[in-house]
Amino acid sequence: MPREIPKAYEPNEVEQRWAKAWYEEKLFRAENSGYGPRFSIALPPPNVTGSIHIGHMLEHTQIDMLVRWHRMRGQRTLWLPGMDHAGIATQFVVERMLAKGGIKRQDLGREEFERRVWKWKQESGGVIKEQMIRLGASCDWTRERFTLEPALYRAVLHAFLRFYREGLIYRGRYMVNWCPRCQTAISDLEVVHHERTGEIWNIRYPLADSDGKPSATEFLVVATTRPETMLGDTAVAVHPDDDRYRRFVGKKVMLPLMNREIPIIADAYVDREFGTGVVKITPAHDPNDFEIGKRHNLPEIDVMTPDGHMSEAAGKYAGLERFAARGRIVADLKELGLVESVKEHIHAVGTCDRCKAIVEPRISTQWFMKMAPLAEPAKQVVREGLIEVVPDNQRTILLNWLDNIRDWCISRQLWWGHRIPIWHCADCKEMVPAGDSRVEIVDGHARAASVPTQCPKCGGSKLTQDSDVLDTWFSSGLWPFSTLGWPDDTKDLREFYPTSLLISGYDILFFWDARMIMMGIHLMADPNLSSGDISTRIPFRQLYLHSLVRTAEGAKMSKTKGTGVDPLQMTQQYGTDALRYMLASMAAPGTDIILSEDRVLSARAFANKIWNAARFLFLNLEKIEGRGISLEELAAPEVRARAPYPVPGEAALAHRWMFSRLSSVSAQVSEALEGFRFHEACQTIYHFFWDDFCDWYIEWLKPQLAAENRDVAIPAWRNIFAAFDAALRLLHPVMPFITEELWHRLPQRGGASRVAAEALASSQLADGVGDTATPGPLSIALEDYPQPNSDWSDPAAESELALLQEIIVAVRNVRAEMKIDPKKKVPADLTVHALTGEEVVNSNLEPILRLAGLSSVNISTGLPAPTGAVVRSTARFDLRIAYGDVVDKGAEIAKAKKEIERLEKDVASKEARLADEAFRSKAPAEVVQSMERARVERQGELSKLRSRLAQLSS
RNA sequence: GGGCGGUUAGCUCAGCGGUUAGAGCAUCCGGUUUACACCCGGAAGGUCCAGUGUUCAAAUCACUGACCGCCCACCA
Repeated sequence: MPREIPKAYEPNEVEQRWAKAWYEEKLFRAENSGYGPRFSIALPPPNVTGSIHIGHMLEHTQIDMLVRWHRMRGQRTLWLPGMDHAGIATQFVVERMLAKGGIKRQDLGREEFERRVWKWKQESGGVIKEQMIRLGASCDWTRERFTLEPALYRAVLHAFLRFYREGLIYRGRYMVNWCPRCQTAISDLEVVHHERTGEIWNIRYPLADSDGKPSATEFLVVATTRPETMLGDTAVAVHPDDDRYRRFVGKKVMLPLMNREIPIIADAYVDREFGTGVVKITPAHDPNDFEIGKRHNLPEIDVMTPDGHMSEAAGKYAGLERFAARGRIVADLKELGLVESVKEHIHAVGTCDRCKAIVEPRISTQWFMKMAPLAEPAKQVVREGLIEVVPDNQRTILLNWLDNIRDWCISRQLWWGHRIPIWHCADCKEMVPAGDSRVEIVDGHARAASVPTQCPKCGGSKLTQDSDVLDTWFSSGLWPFSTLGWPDDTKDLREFYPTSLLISGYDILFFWDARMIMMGIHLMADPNLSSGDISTRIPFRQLYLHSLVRTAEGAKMSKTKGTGVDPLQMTQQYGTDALRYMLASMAAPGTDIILSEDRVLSARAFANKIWNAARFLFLNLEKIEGRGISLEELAAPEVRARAPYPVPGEAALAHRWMFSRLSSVSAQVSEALEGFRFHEACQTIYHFFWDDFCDWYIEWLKPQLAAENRDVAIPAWRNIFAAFDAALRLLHPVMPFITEELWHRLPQRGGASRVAAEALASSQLADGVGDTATPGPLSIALEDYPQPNSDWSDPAAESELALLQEIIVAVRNVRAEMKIDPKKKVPADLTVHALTGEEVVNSNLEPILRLAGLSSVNISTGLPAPTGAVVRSTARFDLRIAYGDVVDKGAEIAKAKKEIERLEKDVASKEARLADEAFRSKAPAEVVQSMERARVERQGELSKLRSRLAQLSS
């Protein structure tokens, strides 16, 4: 075991080494985990061509903490990783790349373009995986999946065909959201609304007389924010009960610029209060108008092209870009004197989630999925708690969305994705689905194998496959079971479905989480695969929605805006463990995270603290080894397992206290993790390690560890190693690298540890300890997580040590205030009121003197405080330290007065409460009692302080 | 237009019905105690956004308002 350890923890080398080892040894295969209850979780698949951003890191840290924790508790644990082909996002990236070379995808044709995307995927698709490995994600990489791989394509086919057969997937001509830039339909969810200040124009539509001539004097004034769509108007509408306009209904207006007569219709949709109460109706360019058009049988005139230009139907405006056309049209209307007014108008503009272009409502033929029938059982499982949603308010949001669910447009006019397995008959337009869900591999990629060759309706043989692909989220919706082998009845599916938990950001609750629930419940209702019981069909039993990482302004982190943070770079700078700790410690459920440099620095300092605690142990060990006591004797796994060891007499208290703390900290951490309170788990461990273990336990024990008396030294060493080992295990889920590294420096099964062997091999400092044989995977990640232990729990020890800590702190406080030379030891006079206090003080005199910097403690019986001393009184003890001529009497008086004031207020308020009959009768007895006790204590402190003040002032 | 979340120490955030409201960082004072200056010891710092109510008891629950942020929504 090399004892030469760097003073400051340098994470990079350590982390890379372990990340590589964990991956290469397949340490996190489910098969390497225990045989306890299973715990399974599917990774929200990142975009295959993306790279890790801080949001991923937060998500992966939280998942990894829970996965490691469950694994260490002996559960059969699977974290299944994989990537999403992210249709539109990936295609967008590749198109942008091609554009640099002046190439459009249409120039290449579908097959060649797909080939290029695959190539791009091959080249850059591994980045995320490498990064995840580097960041310590304990996934089972042997089960990695990709949404576009053959097995998952098959799952998609299977699901599609089944929904299609059941009539849940249909095709039709409806108004959809169209992105003119991506040139595809997108779903409602992919439209992001932004408030913008635009203009609203009031435009005069002249009435048409019986000859079809526009009236020069009579107009109906319509309001519009989108003048360019007026070219496609096929009516104007008023409210049927609107007296102002009743007489016009059934007449016609002359559509300006187009000189087309259009009818004036009455429809209750019109809001009489808004604008003039007259609405232009453009069925081809507005969803409401589309509905009205259907009701009144109006023609639909599409005046735009798919790429956002004006179409032939726009007459002389044909060919103009849509917003250029708007300007031209307004100008022309002004010239004709038909613009009555223009006003500023704030309205929400829909933009494409992916490319930010303004979305155009457009009529087109698309594929849809009926959602209402799927939403019902989803609501049921959420409402009944079969899927527990955390935080709870997200449950309401989810249920609300399910209540108002609308059909889902699942087809995309893209080339990168799962192609719709429907063939169209050229002769009779019949739609023929693939025969079954089998796939064949062509050119390395999967496609439907069961291709129809003859139209079952007309016998025609000219069948062409639908050119659309499916929305990426369709395959994502199958993720929890498609990745486990569905539609086959596999061992993994049986063992790990339903998964235990889904952790995702709340930003994709509707996109993904809700759809998995709906699709899972529906598709798993297969007699071969489930009992039919809905609780066995849900995709996950718990749904935890994590926070989002935001910028100081509250916006989402964004690479394009330059507000993104590269986690890999931060990792280099501070260490992965530090970054993980920082993220976890800020991850209180339900609140978003704003990164702060301070918190990373403090996390890095924490890692360093852990490192240095280990350095202390190993450096000091040499001394005891010099006396012929081996590390194996002190810290072998079987030795650690039997801790705590009794330490004779006086030295025992700190050990009893430490193990008692370990037990309660274990309980607290487990409880916190159980409730996804990562921040609480972190804080608990932090304080345990830094304050309890380092500041008190190590400091307390230093003489014991150096003792010549083997009967003291050996058990003290054994205990501290055992406690340190337990602390490492407690810390491991959040800080996997440093804990793995240090744990391997302790003796492990097989007589040695890998790090020792490896370090030996590469180190000139090797001193020849240990051998290199390591049977089986050996990692702290596969060890037991510390559990609460009733044998360790020792409230008396905790209370006694707390008393001593208070005394020591009080002395330090006095010393600091009196500005006593830190090296100078002074005598103190102490009165202890606690029951066994005196005894406790006497039997721990050495650490008290040492840690408080005292030369002696004189235990007295509460005589009046001698003059010429500084006094500190609490309910449990009075402390007096004599001063020479150094003390600032004025400051002492001021301090005493302030304290008296505070206590008086406190006592007064307590007395008032206790005098209140309502309080005494209604509050629980224990509350009243503790109030009573506190009052007495405070009262005692107060009177002591008062006499102290009198003394000082005399 | 609906819904959700936030407002607590100089900063970033915990606490969410019961003793004297906490942490990290920053600040101030003091320290080369050979594990750690990414450290050690000590201190100071808060009408818990405002108001009203519920309660024996409110930072914590309810209502109202202000400001900040997010999500959803077809009013031209």
